[in-house]
Amino acid sequence: MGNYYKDHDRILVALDCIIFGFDRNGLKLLLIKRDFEPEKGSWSLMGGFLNRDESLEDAADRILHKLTGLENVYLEQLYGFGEVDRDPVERTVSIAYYALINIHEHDKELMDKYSARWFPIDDLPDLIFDHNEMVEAAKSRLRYRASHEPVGFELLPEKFTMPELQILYEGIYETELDKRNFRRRILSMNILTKTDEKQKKYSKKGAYFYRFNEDKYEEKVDKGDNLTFKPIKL
Amino acid sequence: MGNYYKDHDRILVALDCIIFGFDRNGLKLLLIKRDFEPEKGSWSLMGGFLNRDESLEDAADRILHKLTGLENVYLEQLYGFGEVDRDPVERTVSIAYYALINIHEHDKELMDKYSARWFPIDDLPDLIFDHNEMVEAAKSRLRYRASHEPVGFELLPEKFTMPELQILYEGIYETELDKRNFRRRILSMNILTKTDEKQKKYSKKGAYFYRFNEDKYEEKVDKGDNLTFKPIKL
DNA sequence: GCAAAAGTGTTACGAATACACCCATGA
DNA sequence: TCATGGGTGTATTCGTAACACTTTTGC
Repeated sequence: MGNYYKDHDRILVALDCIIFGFDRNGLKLLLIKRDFEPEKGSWSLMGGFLNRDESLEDAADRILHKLTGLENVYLEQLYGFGEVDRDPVERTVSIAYYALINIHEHDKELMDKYSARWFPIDDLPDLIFDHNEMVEAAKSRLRYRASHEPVGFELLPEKFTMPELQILYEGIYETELDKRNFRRRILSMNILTKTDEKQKKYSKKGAYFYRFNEDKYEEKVDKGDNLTFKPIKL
Repeated sequence: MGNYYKDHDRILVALDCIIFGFDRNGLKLLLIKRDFEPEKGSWSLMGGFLNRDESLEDAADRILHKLTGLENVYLEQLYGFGEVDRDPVERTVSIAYYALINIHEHDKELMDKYSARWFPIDDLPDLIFDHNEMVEAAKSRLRYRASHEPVGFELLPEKFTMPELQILYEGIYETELDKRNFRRRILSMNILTKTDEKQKKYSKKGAYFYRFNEDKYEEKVDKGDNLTFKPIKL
């Protein structure tokens, strides 16, 4: 059966990236304005096609790099989208990846080149094809991740305050949290280091900066400690 | 940019199915013996290629049907595997799906046709390509599903006993459970109906048969009730 | 009457929740 | 001095875990 492989269709494999970022106002998504048909001018996820000589992972990295200039970013495969008519031009299977990046670190020039813009997660424009569905899947995956490991730190600057961290989790879970309970639970994980600097941008009193302690974190993971963070109701 | 699509590689898209079944001895996996090169004679997951005119989901259904004769089976996409050299013959991206089937219901003739066999989940042979990896991913996904919804019922006959259900969960979580706690937690979900028949195959006393109550289950899902079942340590 | 599996209840502990006031500072 | 956001502690509830004996019946 040497021709077992022969008689089958070769198909375009695309990759689309759901790119999460975070700033003081909450969780955001990076979208681009398509400059080619079909749907030229519509908002869309950043995407591209898989080359024969690269892995899915590498292709996703490449595409993310193309838009943000960033490397070594938290990137996780989300789901394969494969409805027959999802792309009106040609049959395409798209593997969606989602990324978490620090909103202040990416390349501004590339943003212009692709007419890219950050949108608040709860105020997104309508997207092309099945990209809305991809975004929903990514939001729910992010919630899942965040409730199983302290994943949100990829989205934050190196030093961050408790109020900032709380805003991030509130964005991820789309709910409000009680700050006393939030602090207690986060701090009880023992994976943060308090600095003695204060962030004074947003209040007169100022909020202490914390730093994610990767050593402690690895240690806990090795020990099999529970680092989950389930959402708390207000 | 009308040729945006033109200059890209078309690639073989495969689907591989991780098929879980269950009997009194625990959780099992359905594997086939490849009758074509490469790796003829090795154990493998059931797979096939995506046709241009079918969705990923439809293709996975088709391939599962081909081996088991079953339709309307619980089938969920798992992950896209896309290392460049994962298939030595030609560049192939494989989307893995996992299925839960009732071990007593499938077509025996087809089993012979494909030299298929059930293997206990904790005693699997070495598989071709990246199929071992796929199985590991499926096991962990199954654990996740089982801890979020009462998914295991797809694997059981219509009527089943508490000891059987417990064996199933023990297989999924690869751990032993305390039967008192197990019964209490399962029954407190209120989605089972006790019959007055008894299964007397495995003990003199006999164990009551239960039935999964889909109406009650739907009702609870609609109400947003918590139906999670986290593993309990012994 | 005994072996083998089915069935049952109570207590103890720890995690999650609810909740309200003081602190530091710049304007 | 006051307005604004940052920071803290306690009591209660509820879910989870630990644990051992009785019941049924075929042989």
